[in-house]
Amino acid sequence: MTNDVKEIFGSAGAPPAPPAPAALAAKVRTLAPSMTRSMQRVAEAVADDPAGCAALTVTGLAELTGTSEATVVRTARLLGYPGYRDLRLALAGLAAQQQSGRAPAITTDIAVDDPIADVVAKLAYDEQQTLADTAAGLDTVQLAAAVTALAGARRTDVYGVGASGLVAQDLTQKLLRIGLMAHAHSDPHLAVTNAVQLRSGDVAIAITHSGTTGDVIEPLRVAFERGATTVAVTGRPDSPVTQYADHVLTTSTARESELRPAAMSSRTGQLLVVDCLFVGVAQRTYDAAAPALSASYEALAHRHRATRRGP
Amino acid sequence: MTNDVKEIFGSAGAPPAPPAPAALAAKVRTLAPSMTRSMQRVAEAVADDPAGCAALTVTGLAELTGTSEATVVRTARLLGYPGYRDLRLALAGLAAQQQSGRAPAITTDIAVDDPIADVVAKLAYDEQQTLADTAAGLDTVQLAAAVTALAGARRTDVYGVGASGLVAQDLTQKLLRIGLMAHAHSDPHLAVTNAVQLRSGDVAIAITHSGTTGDVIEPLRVAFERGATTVAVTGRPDSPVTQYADHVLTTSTARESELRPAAMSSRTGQLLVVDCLFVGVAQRTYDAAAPALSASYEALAHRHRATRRGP
DNA sequence: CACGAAATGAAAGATATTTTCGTCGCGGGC
DNA sequence: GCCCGCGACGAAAATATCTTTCATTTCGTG
Repeated sequence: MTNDVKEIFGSAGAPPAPPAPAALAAKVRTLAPSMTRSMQRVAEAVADDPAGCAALTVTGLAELTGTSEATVVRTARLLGYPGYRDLRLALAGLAAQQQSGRAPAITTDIAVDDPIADVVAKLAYDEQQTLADTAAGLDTVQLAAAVTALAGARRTDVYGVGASGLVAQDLTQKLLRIGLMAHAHSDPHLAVTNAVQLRSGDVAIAITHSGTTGDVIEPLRVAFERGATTVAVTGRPDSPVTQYADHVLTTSTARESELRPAAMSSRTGQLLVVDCLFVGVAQRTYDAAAPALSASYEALAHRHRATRRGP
Repeated sequence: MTNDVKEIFGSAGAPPAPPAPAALAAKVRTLAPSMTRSMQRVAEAVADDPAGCAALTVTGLAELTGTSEATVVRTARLLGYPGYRDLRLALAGLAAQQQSGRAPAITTDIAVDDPIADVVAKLAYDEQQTLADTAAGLDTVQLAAAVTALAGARRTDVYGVGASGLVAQDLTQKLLRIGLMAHAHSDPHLAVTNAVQLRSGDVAIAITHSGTTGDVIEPLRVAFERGATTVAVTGRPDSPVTQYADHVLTTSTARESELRPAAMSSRTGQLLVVDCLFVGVAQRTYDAAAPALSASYEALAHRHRATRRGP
């Protein structure tokens, strides 16, 4: 909330008014009548194109408006700033605000002829949205239960194929780093074969966006029947995979389209869930995890070339 | 391209990159590791309190940070501005944005005893931040160039090990779906062996957060020397990997800590870049990509069970 | 422990901003 | 019609600010 009223009062009267933040255009209009011709030209230019004027020096603005430096400074003073330098700063701020203000045009879908910059903005926005939705929709009770099971598991198997297979591997990599026995399976046959080995106290995690991927459901079913604790990470809490899941972790389903396949948006949510699982387990097993984390970090150090500088 | 890292900054490093508008905090974090101690102090002060620093002259900021004017100017240059004056302008803009926008949310680190709900919230927030920063800091010119190269490539190799290896696979999966010849390499030896086969018109992409992973740099160097178009996706635009990269795509570096390893935050940014590459290529090759996309979707349909409820 | 490269700050040099001061144009009074 | 005073206005000096140069210090290395 700005102190608009006070600003207008102060500026019209005495100098004690603090510099205007964003209500500059209004101020120009308010004060224009009391300005001389040259000053009006300057004020107009400033109100007209804040961004452009912010890029100009006092001399540049003087030339642009066909006046002199002194006039520019006088105008800045009249607008309530100590000098042109500060007006320019405010101008830059105003420009930035205007710029960011006209950004919400990214609700549209990605089109074939979108410029690359729009693609970046839209993708980033969408993934942010997916994260927010997933975080909001995540059942922390289920999550906590899954974490507890993982932290005490003798062994953990993770199933995922296609894009979800990478998420499964990501989780596995992380769990291994903190000393858990985890394995990712993307081969359906091997997954089932291994699932048979699971028993009570073990954990099986299935990752599938649709919740209908047979290759992932099968091993989870086997694990479930062998008495393992089963977890499903899926975008469809009512899908078949949940039949065999003790704990269901739901990921958000973002808009998808031709140029934005399901694999893309679902992956973001899945990874957030996976990260939560990892951090949760790391917390529970902190005494064991902390040394393991630094140990795995150290082990990699020699594979990195020397950087120019650094701590 | 020269093999002297310093040249990357000296030659065409600064001019082609437009000064950051609001992506300043991200830029600071990205470049901070490559800064000297004094410059880091300046950068920290700037990122810490944009509004406050915008009010300071170069001398003031030098005194505040206990350094000299020269160092302040050097830092401004490193951040991509012609001089301190312009940095200050951008700072004012950033301050205005922050003020008008939401309050800069408290970014406490994840603690061992955080309840699980906090973990979810913090992780989600952090990853959202990483996305925003990466999107803001991404050089769309470089991105477009990389897309063009990919769209016309005879063959594409992607290198990545560890967590970045999964990102490499993600990209490969996507590119394959739209009919490109792409392959991900996580075995350093095989990667080099294959890189030898590359030639002009081919594309090689290295994915490494630190930019110092020898296992990834080597194949990229070979590809570079064989005349292939090389792309580096890294969080450190001044790192060794960029020596052999025709196009550098920078991902944002988020804060990391014991419970939040680098692999976690870097992955989010890398995936955004990968998604952008994919969509960009899909746009360019739309006529070929569209049928390929639906074809691969159809091919998977039979592997999904009927859903219990719903369509 | 000396060497050289990189980092740093003091001060000179270049720009930008602010102030000073004189000119000019415009009404109004003589 | 001519003179006078008032204020706008700009040229240029004065000042503040920014940039560059260069000598010194620091740090890693052989």
